Amino acid sequence: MNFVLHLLRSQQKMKTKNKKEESGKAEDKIIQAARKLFTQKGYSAIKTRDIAQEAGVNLALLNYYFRSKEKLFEIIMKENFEKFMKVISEVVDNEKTTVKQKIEMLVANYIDMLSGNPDMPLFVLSHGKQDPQRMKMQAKFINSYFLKQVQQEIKSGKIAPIHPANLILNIVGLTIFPFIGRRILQSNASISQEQFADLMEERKVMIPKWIDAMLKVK
Amino acid sequence: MNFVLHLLRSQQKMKTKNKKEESGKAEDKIIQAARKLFTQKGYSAIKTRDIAQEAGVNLALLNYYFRSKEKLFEIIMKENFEKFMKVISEVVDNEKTTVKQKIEMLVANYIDMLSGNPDMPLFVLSHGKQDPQRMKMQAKFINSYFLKQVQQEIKSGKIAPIHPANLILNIVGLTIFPFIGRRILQSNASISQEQFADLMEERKVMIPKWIDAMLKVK
DNA sequence: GTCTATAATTCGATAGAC
DNA sequence: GTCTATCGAATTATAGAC
Repeated sequence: MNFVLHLLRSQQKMKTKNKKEESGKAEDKIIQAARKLFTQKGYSAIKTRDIAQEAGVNLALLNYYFRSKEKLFEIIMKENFEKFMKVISEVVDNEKTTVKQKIEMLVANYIDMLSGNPDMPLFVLSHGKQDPQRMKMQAKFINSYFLKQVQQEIKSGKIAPIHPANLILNIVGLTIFPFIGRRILQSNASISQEQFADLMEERKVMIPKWIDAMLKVK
Repeated sequence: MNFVLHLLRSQQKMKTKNKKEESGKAEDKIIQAARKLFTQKGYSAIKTRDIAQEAGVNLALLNYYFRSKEKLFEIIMKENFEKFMKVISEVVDNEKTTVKQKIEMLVANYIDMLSGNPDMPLFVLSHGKQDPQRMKMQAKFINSYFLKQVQQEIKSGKIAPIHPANLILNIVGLTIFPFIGRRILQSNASISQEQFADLMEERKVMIPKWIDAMLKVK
């Protein structure tokens, strides 16, 4: 009798597996749902039921795969922080590119990445608490070859003296602030989805030029 | 018998009242606590019990004075939005100041205001939903005398052509982004509380100069 | 692995004493 | 006006069937 039951279950499992492969496995669907919702609205505003529904799976599966809401959130938070840092680390320690080129790459890479993840900046900056993640992000800039190059250009008089923190705030602020203020900018029909995308493409070209002009100001 | 009870109650009321006057009335203490906590961590992350405890009053008093958590939150949200808009509206439609002066005032007024309310930007930008408040904020800029002046200076060739949205994003982004990224900037001991304040004072002077240089860039 | 049902806890809100 | 006590709904998490 048990053999029959087991057989039935195995068949069902196969069918289920085949069906799931069309739309991804449950574990993936949960991660995807969690990524979307947590990034959009943060930890507290999202309920585990929201995630289960968005994923199209049963509530119990969240705990089966991830033990708790908090563990699941930590995965998403880590993902987002790392995606955020990757842009910096890929650019900032390259010894073959100039200051100007690095700024161009930082701006372009961030705008490209954020165009596909527009809610990430608000998420990352809102959930900056006691995380060890951020120390890495900061260190990435502070000890970078980029800042050494900048110091050198200041000494040689090529650019005006500027506090490194102010330079970083300017580059990062000009680049990612539009995504932070995106909803306010759009929600009045004055700026549509497409217009926003066009603006960002324009800024991709202009921000490096603007920064260049700013760096001449004493 | 009822008279005695009433007398006792009145005396207790007097005592309570006197004591409360030292640290403000209950209603005020609740508002202050709600302002602090909601602005710091947003609506969902804060529980009514947190507010009651921070205010040093009983949980039931929140509903006695404000009917619900949501009503209380709306008061705080309105406060913050209006404080945010006030800076703009005080500057942007003045017909006696130049573009340059308006930018100087916007930057200085925002930095001064935010130095006392550093969590406000993240709060305002996070809770931008379906609120009618934002339409006002947007309209403030879009139909402003400031933008008319800018258009004129573009026509006269005094400044290079620029999309109004980009100009606004630049001014506002450079000014308030440091407060949004403040925790990440500070939490690594690399930038202390005082250093941050110094940086902001420096930016108060530099941002208008930077914008000025940017506006020459074609 | 996935589901149903439910336990355990938290949270917003209220009733009623004083 | 303020407090204690508690209700009812919402929410996270788990037990157990399949």
